[in-house]
Amino acid sequence: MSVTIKSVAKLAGVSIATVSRVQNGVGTVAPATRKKVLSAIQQLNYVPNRVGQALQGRRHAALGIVFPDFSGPYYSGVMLGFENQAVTAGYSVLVLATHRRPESTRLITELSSRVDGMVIMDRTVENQTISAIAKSDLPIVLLARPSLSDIPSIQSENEEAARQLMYHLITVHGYRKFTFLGDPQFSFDVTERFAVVNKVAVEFHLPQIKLIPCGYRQQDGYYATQKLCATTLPQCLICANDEIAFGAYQALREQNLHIPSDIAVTGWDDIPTSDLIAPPLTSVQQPTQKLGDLAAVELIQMIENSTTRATNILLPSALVLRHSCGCGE
Amino acid sequence: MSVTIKSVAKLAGVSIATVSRVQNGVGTVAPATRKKVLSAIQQLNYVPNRVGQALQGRRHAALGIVFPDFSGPYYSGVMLGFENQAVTAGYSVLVLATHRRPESTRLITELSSRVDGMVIMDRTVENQTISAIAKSDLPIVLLARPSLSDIPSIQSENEEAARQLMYHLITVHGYRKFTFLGDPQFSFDVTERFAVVNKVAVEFHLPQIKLIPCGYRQQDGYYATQKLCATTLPQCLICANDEIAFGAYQALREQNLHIPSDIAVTGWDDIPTSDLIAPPLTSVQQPTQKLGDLAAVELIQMIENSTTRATNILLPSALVLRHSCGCGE
DNA sequence: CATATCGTAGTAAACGTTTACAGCATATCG
DNA sequence: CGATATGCTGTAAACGTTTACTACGATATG
Repeated sequence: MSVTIKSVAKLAGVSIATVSRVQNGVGTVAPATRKKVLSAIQQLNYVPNRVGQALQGRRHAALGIVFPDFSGPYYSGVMLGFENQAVTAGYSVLVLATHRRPESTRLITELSSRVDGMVIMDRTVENQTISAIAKSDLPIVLLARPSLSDIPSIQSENEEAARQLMYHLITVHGYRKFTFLGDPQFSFDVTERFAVVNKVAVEFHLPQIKLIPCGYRQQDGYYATQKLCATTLPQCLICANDEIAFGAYQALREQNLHIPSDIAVTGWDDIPTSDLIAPPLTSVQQPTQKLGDLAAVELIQMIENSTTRATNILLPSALVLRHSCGCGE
Repeated sequence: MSVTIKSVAKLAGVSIATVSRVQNGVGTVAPATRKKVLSAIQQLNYVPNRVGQALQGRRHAALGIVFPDFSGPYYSGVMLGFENQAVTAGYSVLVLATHRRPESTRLITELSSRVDGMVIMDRTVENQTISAIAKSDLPIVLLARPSLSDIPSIQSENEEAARQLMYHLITVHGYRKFTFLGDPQFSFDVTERFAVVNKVAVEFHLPQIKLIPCGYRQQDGYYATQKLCATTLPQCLICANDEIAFGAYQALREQNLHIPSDIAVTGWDDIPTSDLIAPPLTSVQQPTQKLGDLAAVELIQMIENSTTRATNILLPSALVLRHSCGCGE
């Protein structure tokens, strides 16, 4: 069987309380006893059972992170940053992807009973559920999701970047007919981006921007673009993320359409391969890893100092001009 | 405070045992009582505390997965498949990336006390540690790692694929001078690939294959290729994964070297963007998502049927010929 | 009518920890 | 030397569950 505090106590010839004291370095224990216990711990390779500790009310030493999904470089970037910070600070990581599952609420509630705090990303669950969990005093950080009452949030900047992108496309390249690929319902970020894109179009008296709702993976962009090709093409395709843009590349290439001379394409996220594809993709750089990183730091801060700083952090994005928008060719 | 089985019992006017019985649908409880309890559960929004359940020895309802690292499409593919299967079967997912940390052993041992089973990937931890955990009767599945005593393993096929790749490069394109980019020490898969590549070189009496050890991210491939460019170039660059190959593309482009006429390049993994970059990358397709998927299924099988099938699954890989090796241009 | 059986529900122990409290030596001090 | 303080360690309760066991009343059976 597994080695518990009892086995150690037995081997060392002391009570379990003494073992616990040695293990945690609290209380007073005679040097000779300490030595005996330490040797027993070493000998048996004892590691305290986290479940026991957690139940006792101390801490789970675990952080949760809730994703809407888990494909693509954006999420794995966030994950990477989060996991790294968490483990460095001594926490395990529990991950949950909701995939729009109907039982998401239950899953998240359950998750909340096995962590010391959690990060909730984007459109994974309703405000109501979040409030309920927050009310039970579990530290929560919102990621890529607008702040809710006094729960801190971390988001990347969208408005300014979307505005810059549109100004560039309109004033530098003179495009007037746009199509937007992506589903504003899918994420708060995309909602914001689409809203700003529309607003700028109105400012410039452009024709209404056509929206083709599609998922956020390469193949979704591929199919959506195929569909688009059956109609009259816009001058520029604004994709909600780089992967959709990649799918668009595929579909356009099959139609022998040249980017950007036949149609311009832009992405969002600036994932690592975006400057390697042909032509290099104009995109908006987001600090994905930094997002996860900061979320973890903020959460740990809340847990360990039990301070709610109610911060709303907005991480800057940066427009990255390459060739797919019509630049530099 | 949080709602426990006690609160429910109190509200329903019964003992906690009865609540537990209703909740789990075991034992006999009168219809009228059941109704009272169910109503109380609903009213309070009671969800059993997993920690309590776990401590009681029932189950954690959680699966662990240990990665060496967590960047790139390969790992997130595995993760995606694993998480999906796990959650569908009612398990939470705990993830740990070891990053060659020295405390990895402790972290994994600790992880093992909070899950019902775990998947251990590649070079994350020593055999000794794995054996120790397996001895405590925790179900384990090895992934991208050779089988160990009677612990089941899931790997993707390397030998046959590597042989096919080499035969193609030698007999079709006539290359004789190769350089291998990647670190065989880093992963079992890469070790195998490099070994076979060497073996084939010997069979064909080719000059010894030069190895440039490098990490597995795009930037690692970039720097390694820069270094390579300072020496005499081989005819073909075999990269341990696609991301390294992407980095090589970058570096070669900066030197104004054309792929494949100046130098051929091959990758491994066939990540989604590999047929989008210019020129499309010749690679070896691996069923990443399927790997994670199967690992979860196998693990859950072991947990729920407590059967050790000692299977060693080998998933087929497929050579994908595109232009970067010299084909089709 | 006495007894066995059965349905129902409560009591208490167990899981692995931590920690308040008590108790017992030993040392310190008057 | 007696009283008190101090250092050390053990006992037991608590955390939230599940479940073996027990108990009780009602019903069935002889």
